[in-house]
Amino acid sequence: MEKYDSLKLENQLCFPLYACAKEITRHYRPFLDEIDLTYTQYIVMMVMWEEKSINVKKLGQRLFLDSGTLTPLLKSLEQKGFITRSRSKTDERNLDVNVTDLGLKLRDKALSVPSSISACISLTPEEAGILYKTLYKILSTINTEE
Amino acid sequence: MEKYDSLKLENQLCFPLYACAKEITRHYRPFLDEIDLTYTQYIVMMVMWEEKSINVKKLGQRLFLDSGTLTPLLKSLEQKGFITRSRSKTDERNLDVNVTDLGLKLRDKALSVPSSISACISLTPEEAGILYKTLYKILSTINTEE
DNA sequence: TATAATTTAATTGTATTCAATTTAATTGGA
DNA sequence: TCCAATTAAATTGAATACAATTAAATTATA
Repeated sequence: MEKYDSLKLENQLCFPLYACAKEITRHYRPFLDEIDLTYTQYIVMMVMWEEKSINVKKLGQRLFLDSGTLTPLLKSLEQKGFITRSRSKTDERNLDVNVTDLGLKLRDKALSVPSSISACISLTPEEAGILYKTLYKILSTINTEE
Repeated sequence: MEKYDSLKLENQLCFPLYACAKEITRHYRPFLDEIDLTYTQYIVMMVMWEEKSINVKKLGQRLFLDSGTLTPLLKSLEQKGFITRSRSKTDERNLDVNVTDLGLKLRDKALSVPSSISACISLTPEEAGILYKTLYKILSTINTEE
C-alpha cells in the first residue's frame, strides 16, 4: 500500500461510472439520429410520453437537470414540433411543457431503441438488476446531505 | 405489460447511470475547485501522476476521450503549469505530455479528494466492488462490436 | 397593504463531449 | 523513389452541463 494509491485511476469507482455513461450515450447516437433526437432530448421525451404535460421544475427534478440545460433543449424540441411551451395560467413563474401529436407519434418510432441499446450492453438480467439498484441507491443518498 | 413499457424512464438502466455520473462529478467540483482542477482535468492529472510522461493518443485511450476534448484541456493544464506539451522527437505526429514539478506537487494537495468523495457515496465495500466489476465489464464489451 | 423573501425560468459564461474535417507526418506499395 | 493510404493531433460546429446572475411572479411578513 503506497501513499498515492487512492489517486490511481484503477482505484477509482467514479471513473468507470463516468466513462460508462459517456460510452453508452455515445452508442445511442446512431439510433437516436434516426428519430432526430439527442440523448438528453430522448430522456425528456420519455418523460413527456409518460406525463403528456409537466412543468420545467418537475421535469428537471425527474431528470437531474436545471433550467440552464432544459431551456435551450426544450426550445429545440418545440422547434421540431414535438412539444409546446406555455406559461402556467395559475402561476406564471412556471412553464408548462406539453407533448404534441407529432411528439406522440415519435414514441412508436422510438420503440426499437431500448432493445438496440441493451444488445450492446452484455449483462445478465441479474447483473443488470443489481446495477440498477445500486445506481438508484447512490442517487437517493447523494443529494440528501446538503 | 404494456406496449410502451420499454420506453419508461424507470425501466432504463442507462438513465441512472447517466444521472449518477453527472451527480458524482458535480460533487467533485467544490473539492477540485480548491486545487484549480475540473473533473476531466483531474482524471488527466491522475494518469500524469502515474505515468509522468505519455502521448495524447495513449492518454485518450486510457480515459475514453479524443483529441477534440483533450487538446484544449491539455492547453489549459499547460497554462496552469501542471504539464508540458511537446512533439515527439521520433514521430512528430505524436504529442508528448509531461508532468511538471508543480504538477507533481499538486498530487499531495489532491490526496484528500478521494475520501471526501467516497464519504458522499454510501455504498458498502461489497456493493462498491460489484459495481466496479460490472462497470468495467460494460466498458470492456461496449467498444468491441465495431 | 407595502415590501422583503422566495421561487421559477431564462440568461451568461466556462468547460466539456464528440462527429466530422483538416493538416502534417509517416508508412507502404507500385 | 513517388505517391497513396494511414495515423495523430488540431480545428470546427453542435449540444450538453452547471454555477452564478437576472428578471418576473408569487408568497410571507411587518
